[in-house]
Amino acid sequence: MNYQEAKEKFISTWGSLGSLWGINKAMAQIQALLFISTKPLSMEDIMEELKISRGNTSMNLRQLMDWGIVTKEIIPGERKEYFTTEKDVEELARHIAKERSRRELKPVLKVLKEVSNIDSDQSEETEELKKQTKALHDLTQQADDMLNKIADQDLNWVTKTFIKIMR
Amino acid sequence: MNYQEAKEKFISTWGSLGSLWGINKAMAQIQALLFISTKPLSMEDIMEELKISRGNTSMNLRQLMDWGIVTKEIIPGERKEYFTTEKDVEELARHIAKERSRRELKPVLKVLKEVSNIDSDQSEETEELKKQTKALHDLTQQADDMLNKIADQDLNWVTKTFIKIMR
DNA sequence: TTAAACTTTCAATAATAATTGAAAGTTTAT
DNA sequence: ATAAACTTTCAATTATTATTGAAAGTTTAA
Repeated sequence: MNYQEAKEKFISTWGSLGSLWGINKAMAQIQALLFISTKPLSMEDIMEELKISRGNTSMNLRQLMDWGIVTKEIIPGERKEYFTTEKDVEELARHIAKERSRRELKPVLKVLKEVSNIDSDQSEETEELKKQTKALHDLTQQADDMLNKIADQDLNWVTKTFIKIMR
Repeated sequence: MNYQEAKEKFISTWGSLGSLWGINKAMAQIQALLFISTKPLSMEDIMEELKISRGNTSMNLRQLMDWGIVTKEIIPGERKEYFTTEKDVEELARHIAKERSRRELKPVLKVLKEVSNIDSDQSEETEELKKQTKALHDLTQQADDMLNKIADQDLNWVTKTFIKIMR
């Protein structure tokens, strides 16, 4: 396998994994491309490499920025915007863990709490609903705790950033 | 919120969370329905409750059985097949963790290993590809280890099952 | 062995999600 | 102020995935 083949295989595999876990393919592929790029890429670069449209590229780059894993890079003297992704896999994991907790798990926890706390009546059905959704709430809470543990692994982020800026 | 409302809210929310994480809605909803049911349900029951077709129900039940989280229950004297889901959330988590590791993470790990092990050449690009996919491999391996830790939490499964059978 | 009761399969259809591309919007240089 | 260079938006289109329903398949009872 040569460089080009390996690159394509990586990008396509990462895209498929994304789909499997509810992340759109283009988004995952853009991230993958930036992740192995040695320099920031422009929208043109990305469009050309992945053969996707301008609109698609623009929208998915925005989403990646919303997730906090891609940032704009201003290159002095250049009109175009350039993009880079977080290159540190641990930081990447932190951002993703944090966002999935916030967007997806938190709202579900809220519903599970509501449902498991409805008033008891005499019926067996209601008791089962309450009991089982309570158990699911606790499990989901555990999963959420785990994600947040990952997300907070780096409590010295401020310090680290400070050092980066200072040197 | 009364029983019926709570039930519907739970089933619909669980279905949406499923979609978000790459699990088809009907599959998640069938599991949710069984999860709060006080007794095994037939295909008719499920079709009626969720307002989905016979074919859809059949296919998704099969998938749930493949995942190991739903089982057929034979009720003596009944022609119909009845279904139950694993009621213990921890067992549920184990099955899901194990399957997602096996189906989704393992194949990706293989590709990441291949890609990160391509021959070095002089180029910076190749080195970056190797370095970054290696890092991603290690991270994915960590995630996979975590899933398997969950999956194997219950190393005394055999013992437990044995006890269940014996008593 | 037949037929009723039930389940599975799968081609057709529908629903959902991703993608395009061109018009509108923004920024920068002169 | 103007226009070139670039980005964003969004209605229309296309691709993907889920769902239906009826025919084929299977099991059971008599």
